[in-house]
Amino acid sequence: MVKAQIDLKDSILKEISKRLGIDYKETLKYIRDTPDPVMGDIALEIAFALAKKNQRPVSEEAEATAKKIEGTEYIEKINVDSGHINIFYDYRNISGYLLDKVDGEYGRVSIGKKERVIVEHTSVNPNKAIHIGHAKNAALGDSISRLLKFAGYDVIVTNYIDDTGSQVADNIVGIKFLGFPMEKPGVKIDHYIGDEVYVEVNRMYEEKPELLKHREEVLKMLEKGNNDISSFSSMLIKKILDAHAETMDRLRVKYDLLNYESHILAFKFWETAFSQLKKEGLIKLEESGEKKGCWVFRSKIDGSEKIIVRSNGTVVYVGKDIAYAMWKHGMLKTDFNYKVARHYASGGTEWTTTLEDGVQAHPKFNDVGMSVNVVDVRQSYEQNVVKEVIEQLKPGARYMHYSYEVVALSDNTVKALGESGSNRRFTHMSGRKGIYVNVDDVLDVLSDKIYSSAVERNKDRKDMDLRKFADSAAASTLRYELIRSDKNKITLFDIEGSLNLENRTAMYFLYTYARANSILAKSGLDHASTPDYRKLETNQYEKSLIKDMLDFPDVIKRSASSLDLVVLSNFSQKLASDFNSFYEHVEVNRSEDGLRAFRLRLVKASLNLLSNCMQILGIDPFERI
RNA sequence: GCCCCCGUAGUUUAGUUUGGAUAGAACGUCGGUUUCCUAAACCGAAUAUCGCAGGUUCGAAUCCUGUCGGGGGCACCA
Repeated sequence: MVKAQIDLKDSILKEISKRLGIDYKETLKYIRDTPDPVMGDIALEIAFALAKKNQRPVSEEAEATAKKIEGTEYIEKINVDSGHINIFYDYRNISGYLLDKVDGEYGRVSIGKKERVIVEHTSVNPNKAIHIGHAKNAALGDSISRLLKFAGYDVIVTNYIDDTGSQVADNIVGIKFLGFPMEKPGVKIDHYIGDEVYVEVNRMYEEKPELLKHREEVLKMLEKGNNDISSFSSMLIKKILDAHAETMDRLRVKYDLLNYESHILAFKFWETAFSQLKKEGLIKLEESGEKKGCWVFRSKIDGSEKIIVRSNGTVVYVGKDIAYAMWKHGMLKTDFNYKVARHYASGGTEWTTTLEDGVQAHPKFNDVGMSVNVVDVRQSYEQNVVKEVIEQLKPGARYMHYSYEVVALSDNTVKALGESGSNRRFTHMSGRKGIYVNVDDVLDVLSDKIYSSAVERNKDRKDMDLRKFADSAAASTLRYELIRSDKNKITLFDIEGSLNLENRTAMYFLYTYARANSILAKSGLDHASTPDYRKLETNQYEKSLIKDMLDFPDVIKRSASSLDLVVLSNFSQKLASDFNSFYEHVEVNRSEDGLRAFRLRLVKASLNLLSNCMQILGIDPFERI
């Protein structure tokens, strides 16, 4: 049963556009927020354009327009101020209509129209621990998939796992030839392998280049398969992937399907794709010149050429990516087998591709209209090639490269890692050089700090599981830090700065949520009585919150249609800030009866709204903190 | 050489899609608020030639042209 979508602001603006006799979309272009709530709630900036068109003074056009929309329901009055048409909401009516409707479903819009979408993210190579750069990828991907679900898409979340082995070659050299033990007691295996073995082996290569012969030998053995080295590799990869899963569980990131690269090879995705690409004429065999003997894709956009199959007949990486993308978009005439990987304690099932027979009754994972591929900006070139091939093969398909800038380390942080630092603003991370920050370590430090403060605050409460809260809040804090800014800007990670838990952090939301909840808890739960909205006088703090509620459905629409989380995080920040101001300035439980009933409803609605925002941003709310 | 991204207070940044009123925050600095629903909160002060130069416009951080600075990408690597 689909509930009717509640979008009161949308209805008000539609009525305005009707009265003006102007197309709705056109009207929206002229709607702005006012610089100051004293001036009005929203502004209609249409008089300037009309004045030009009709050759009349701006003030006359503004007055005439204001007349037309006077008396619209939910609008109290209209002020014309030097050409700006400022509209004041009728907060009594709006409160009466809206407050009880702001629940956990409020803001869900149906722009997705149940369309199936694949969001792919994380995709960490199993040769090291998960660092904060990977966490940005996962945090963005997970929040985008939550957002798209909220906006009415049918979302499948996949994690591509490169288990083919070559990236672990250096670690195998370390363990099999250079005497490193397989594991180190008390150290998580992905940390040990990435922080010690991988870094040390690469340092040794530099000192003694002759050691590189071991690497070649390992790579050869891996390619041949069915030997000691290759089975050791599989075992090592499995252990590291399990360790990765632990870290992603801490971040509360979930997947619907794990896609293994080795299975893409085993199910011959590329071979299938190759014959289809040839048949469609999308790639051509070069008969002469430098690229003689290669199969090449020529871009229709800029005329550039990309080799897909080498002259020796082997496929380049992008080729496998194309085959895989064809599978996602339902164009590949073959499929994986699937089986259940695990059931999440918090609900939901994680599936995995498999070489076994698998189960027939699996959900449909591919054949989507849109795929969102969360991959950092450095791979734009390859991603654009894949996009162009897919969109030529299947007109209307949307292959989206969800590109983002990487996480880099501040100079202080680099020095804290024992490196010399630089004179630059930041340093890019490097697994090889050991310049990176692991997610588990950040979460440990954050959790401890949050825990000790929570213990301080709750001395009288021995019944609360504060460690559980601290772990969850630590994950929320890291996630929010990584997604709250423009994804196209480099995230500068500073170890000191990350420990700040005030203001623009996840803790701000958690604290706000707990405060709001506390009001309700202490209200004696008698906020069921209905206030008399007609007599209501709302103050500026109450108005701000109600206005946020009016704005929310549009925030979701804008955020989801542009895949822009900053729109949502800015809104959420404002909402929390508005609530905190309200909290400081307005008594709820002590106010007189009618007012109290209204304010309790306002608090309840604000709490629901905040909760909806937090869920998408990846911040689990707690009633007490 | 070609292509992409970024440039807004000391720092981190919002606003650029769709030009509109005094460029909005936060950290840091200075000052204030706890007999009151959780002070990781709230309130106030100071701090910005919106990289630079032209142009379009009644109006430009936003659009156009040029230019400078920073980062990344341009493999028969994965």
